[in-house]
Amino acid sequence: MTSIDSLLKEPRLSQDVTICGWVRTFRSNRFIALNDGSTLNNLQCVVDFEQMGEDTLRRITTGAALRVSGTLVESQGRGQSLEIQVKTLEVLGDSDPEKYPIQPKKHSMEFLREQAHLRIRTNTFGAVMRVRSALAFAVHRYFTSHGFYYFHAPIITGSDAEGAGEMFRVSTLDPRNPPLTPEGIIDYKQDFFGKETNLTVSGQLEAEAYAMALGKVYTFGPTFRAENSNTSRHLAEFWMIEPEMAFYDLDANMDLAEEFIQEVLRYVLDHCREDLEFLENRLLDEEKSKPQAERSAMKLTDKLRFVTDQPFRRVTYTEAIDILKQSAPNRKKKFQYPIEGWGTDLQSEHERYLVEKHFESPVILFNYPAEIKAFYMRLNEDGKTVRAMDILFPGIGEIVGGSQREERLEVLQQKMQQMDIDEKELWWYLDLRRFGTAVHSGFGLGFERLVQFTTGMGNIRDVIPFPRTPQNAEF
RNA sequence: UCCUCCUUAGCUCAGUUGGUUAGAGCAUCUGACUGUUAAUCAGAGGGUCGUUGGUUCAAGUCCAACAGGGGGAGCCA
Repeated sequence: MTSIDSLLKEPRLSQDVTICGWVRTFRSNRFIALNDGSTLNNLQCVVDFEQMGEDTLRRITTGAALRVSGTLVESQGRGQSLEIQVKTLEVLGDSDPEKYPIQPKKHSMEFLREQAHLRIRTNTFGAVMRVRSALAFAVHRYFTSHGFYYFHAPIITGSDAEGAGEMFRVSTLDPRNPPLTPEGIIDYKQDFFGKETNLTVSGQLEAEAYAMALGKVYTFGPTFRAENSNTSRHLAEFWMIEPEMAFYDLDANMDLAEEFIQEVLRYVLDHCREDLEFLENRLLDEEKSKPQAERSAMKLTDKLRFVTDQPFRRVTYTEAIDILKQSAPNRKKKFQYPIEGWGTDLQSEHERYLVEKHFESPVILFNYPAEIKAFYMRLNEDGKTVRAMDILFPGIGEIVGGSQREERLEVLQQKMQQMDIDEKELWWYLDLRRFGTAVHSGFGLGFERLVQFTTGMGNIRDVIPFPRTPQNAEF
């Protein structure tokens, strides 16, 4: 048995081959478009309907699984270069055309989301998931070739001090009748771990420990947020890439993030040409039905090259506020949230203006006010800002959030006190500052947001195999 | 969680100022045709108009609540 991908790449003309796959369409009682998932391309299998039994012909329906053997020849028709002249054909699995939901026609993304177990058999989702796989490989390739070690952060965590959002509780207690303390609170001492535990919202704190021993490390694993977020860019379960580097300051951190993103995008541009081309045309089709004003100026692969071929714009928070203050939409009071002054977080509309209108480029914002950022970010000499950085991308907003970490024990303790974080919970995290502390930095990159940007998919639920969102954990 | 829009055949959608028998394309079935490319041609079957309640002589159409979904916002990756 051979994959269609390898047959098309190295065609062995006039030889007998065997392939297995699923029927996309069956035309004229003669032409089977067979797809095996190895590539976007179907291979046309031509059957002689006068020789083939009527019973078999009837069973060649959209969605059926087939094993086909025959001679690989140059196609006699237009539209494809190769085809198989079928000698034997076996229906491995029937597909009742009356009931099979995926038809050879356009389906809405919403409908396919409800058929997540079958949607992979469409061109769009096949392309997206192959690109996703290639991106994941490129991530590992980049880090291993740049001296990073892959380490596995725990999925179950005992600290809820990370402050990255609502968490999912992990417990083996009977939810209907939990043991109570004399005070009437749930007694987690009797729970499996003897304390309250949750699914991780970030592997960063653990990654810091590993960076302070192995030098450069990264995690790439599932992350869980129990936020009631209903947007096209949020999931309750998503995959996050978190590198952490000893002896890196914020500038080195930003350099790394930029080079990393550019290199993984270059990898898919080089290795997923057909899938990207398909996704690009899909977007162009979609845009035809939109009003002119909403159409995107750049094609998908142009957008990717735009990111890989030029440096990201780096701007401090303070500079960004000045730009926004003087911007036309702010002066004309077009912003829903006018720029009040220094110190508040930027709204989506502000980030979008900077990225899509002002700079027309990916933007790295850094040196944010300390009050709006997490406790572990390193305080600058001005005492007001921290060495934080966010990378903003057109269309999807924040794709990276990172910082240089506070390495000074006293400063960190003071910050934790201010933000009411229990030192006892994070004793081990403080130990890292007690024993051989050093400047170090890292960031988190939302993998699905990267896949979204790369494939041009509008909704994050369409770039992860089985999306988990509020009120939805089907499959 | 808030704002807003949507829910009509298996799928995508049309359905007029409320009016009597709810339509189209694709898919399916029957037949014809056979080098097709979302094949073509002829015919057929297929509907609790999201659910519940209300207004009205009359509701797919108007109102309310609920459910599901989309888009935007917040939270963030």
